[in-house]
Amino acid sequence: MVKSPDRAETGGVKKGPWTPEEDGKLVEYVEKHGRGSWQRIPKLAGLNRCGKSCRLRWTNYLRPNIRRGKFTEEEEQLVIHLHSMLGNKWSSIATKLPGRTDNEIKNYWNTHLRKKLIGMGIDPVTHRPAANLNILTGLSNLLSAGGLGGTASHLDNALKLQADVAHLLKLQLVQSLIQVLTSSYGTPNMDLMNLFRSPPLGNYQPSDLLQLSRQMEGGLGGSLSLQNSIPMIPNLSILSHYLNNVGLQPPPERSFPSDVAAVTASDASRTEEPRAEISNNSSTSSIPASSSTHPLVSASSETKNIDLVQSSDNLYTNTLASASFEACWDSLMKLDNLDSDFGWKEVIDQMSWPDAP
DNA sequence: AAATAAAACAACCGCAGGCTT
DNA sequence: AAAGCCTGCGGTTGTTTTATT
Repeated sequence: MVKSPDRAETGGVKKGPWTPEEDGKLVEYVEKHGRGSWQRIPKLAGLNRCGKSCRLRWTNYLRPNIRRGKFTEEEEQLVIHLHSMLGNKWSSIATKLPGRTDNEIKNYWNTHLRKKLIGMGIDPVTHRPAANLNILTGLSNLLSAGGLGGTASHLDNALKLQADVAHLLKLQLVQSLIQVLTSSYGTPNMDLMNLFRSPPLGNYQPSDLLQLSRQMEGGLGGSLSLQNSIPMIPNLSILSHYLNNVGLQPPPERSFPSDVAAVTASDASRTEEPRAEISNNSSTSSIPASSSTHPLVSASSETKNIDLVQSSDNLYTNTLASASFEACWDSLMKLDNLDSDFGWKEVIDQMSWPDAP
């Protein structure tokens, strides 16, 4: 590969913010002569800039039909949605947002959306609920240090451990439900969101939440299974480890309900196919088969199952075969019997909620 | 009001790959 | 086929603005 001569050019050329005069010169030249070669434009336009800088300035700020200003709620949702499928392919994302440049979208992501997702407990890279690894690390240290040998202090540790694990899983479960509510189908289902965040819910029992999740599945035409969409599974193996250590049975291995098994089986057969295509109203773009790291909850309904299960994440697919959403619930129920000090209301209160429109 | 920190924005840099000679 | 040119992309850095103390 041959290096660009840009570096040599930068000797003596101006850097930094563009002045209105420079903008004027560039606009005038491009409007009069067209773009042509960016390498020659600075000289021809009378600018002491490198061609690269001119191209960037034109592409991101000066060309016609640039849309500046705050992103709308719809644009935000679309960026999140597309990023969940494409990753940091800013130019590809930009093609779906007329008037927005890849640079602007990238900056907006890094300064706003990334933090927003983190605040919602969602990993902005994987678009999955972020596991609280600090807690798990602490639990692991506790286990290794204490050995759980049967003394009174070890028993105390074990009980505390159960409460921590239960609380962690509850938080993740609620976060996951919120994620489904807010990002799974392009636009948030705010009716459900409002229902979910309404004050009485804080007094609900876990079974009520499970019922809610089932209603959502039904309401969404059965195309979404929470055990597929909520990435709690890897944590379940961790849970099993801790349950064993504290003397409880890990979640039972059980077969999937028929609909889930069907989805899993059909998806498994598709693992060699190229990834799904994004359909966004008028245009369609292919996603390279090599795009590997974004199995996402926020995929469109047509592509969701493919994205979720087709992930090359072996841990995810392997554990999918041995655990389920309801199995996790079973474990939580066991823990809940012991976890009288930290109820669901506290979990709900601790959640960070996305703003309603 | 001044100093400092944090956030937001704009631009630069290096690399990869397509195109031309 | 190889070398050079050019463009586009994504990550990073620098600057400016805003908020906080």
